[in-house]
Amino acid sequence: MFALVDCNNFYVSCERIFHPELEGKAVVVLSNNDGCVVSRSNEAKAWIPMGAPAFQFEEVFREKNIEVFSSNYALYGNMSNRVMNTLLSFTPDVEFYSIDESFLWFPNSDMDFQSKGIEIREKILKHTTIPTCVGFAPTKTLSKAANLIAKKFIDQTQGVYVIDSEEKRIKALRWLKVEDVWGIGRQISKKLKARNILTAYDFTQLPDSYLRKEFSVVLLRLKKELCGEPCLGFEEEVPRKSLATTRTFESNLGEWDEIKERVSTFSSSCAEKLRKHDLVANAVMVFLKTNRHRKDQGQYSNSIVVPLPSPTNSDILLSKYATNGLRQIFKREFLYKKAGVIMLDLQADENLQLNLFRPKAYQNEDKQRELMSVMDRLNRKLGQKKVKLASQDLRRTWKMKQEKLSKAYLSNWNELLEVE
DNA sequence: TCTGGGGTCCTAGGACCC
DNA sequence: TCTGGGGTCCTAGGACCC
Repeated sequence: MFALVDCNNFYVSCERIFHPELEGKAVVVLSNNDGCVVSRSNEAKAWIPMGAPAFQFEEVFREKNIEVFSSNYALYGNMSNRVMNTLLSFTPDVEFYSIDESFLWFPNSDMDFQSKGIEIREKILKHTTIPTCVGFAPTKTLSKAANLIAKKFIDQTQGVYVIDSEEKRIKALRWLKVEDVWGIGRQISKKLKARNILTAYDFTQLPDSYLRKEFSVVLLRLKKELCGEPCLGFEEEVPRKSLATTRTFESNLGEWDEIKERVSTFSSSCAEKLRKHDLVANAVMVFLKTNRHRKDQGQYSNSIVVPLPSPTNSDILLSKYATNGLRQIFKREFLYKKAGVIMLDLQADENLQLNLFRPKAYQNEDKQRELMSVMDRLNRKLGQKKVKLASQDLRRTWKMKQEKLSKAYLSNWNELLEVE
């Protein structure tokens, strides 16, 4: 059996840890730049839709007395680790699926899963105060559905639901709307609903050949998963394939110098992440876009992949190749709202294959390595990215909008909780 | 005026090979 | 007038997830 353990309203729950007075009150957490609502307490769900642009709902926040926070990823990441560590005390087979949910794998199928689920919930609550829900089922997709049921009917289920019989499986599928199936998003549910496929059960009645022809092998697999035939296995930790730094700008940017500076900074940030994970990249992708919400302005969006002559994680080289790429897609006549740099084709630094014919930019590669490691040490010690490339904004005029940021209670000595 | 960021997987089509 | 068959690899774009 798989168990899916999912934290309830995770970011909001994290904020409540250090603001217990917000228990039972409406709370929301915003995305980067304080742009959209990305987490809502149950009380806030009545007033605020998921993904709501914050600026459109300021009045509602005020009128309904809704507490608003900027995203505090240092806090959420730390709490996520604590939750995941608690899960490891139940089984070593834990797959960390996202910041707030994990799959657990139990090979023994004649356990009392209901009690096990309650035990898991209670232990996480005791260790972290984070409320969770647990869904058990023989496939991952069904465990997702079970989790949804546990959450929707939390009073009856005590936050745990087990699909362990044909009867319960059918009952769950008849209840589950097709758009709420894990793996069916907006486009596909629209197409399905147009054909009068409304529930997960309806979906499982479609013939294999039809799914294969009209959709893809992905949906065929999904059907099998919902029918109880596992197609998705327990995943050991897989090496990651890409890594990115992308941002929406606070205002529209048109100047080459400004955008070049952003791209250089994004490259630098990617390079740092690569070194942190002992990885090197074989290619970098750069993209930029205009503001798609401004219909009155000209629209343009483009990206380019720049292959690297030899894999690297040096700020200097990555910034150089990324800005070279940018130069090829930048057009003067537009105003830009977003740009990003993506590291592609990653590999472990220790497996590095050197290039016999290294280009000029790589000639002092060894020195660059030393330089980067000194830079990382200094920045770790001094904080706040004190040492940067000259191509970056040295006066640090760029700052994310984070007007409602809570403290880094768990990762900064200067921001520890004070108790009177 | 203000609208997030970071991932994965699959497919179709083009370029290439013999 | 008639112009093959069978492959691989790469990429862009689109779908999905949290």
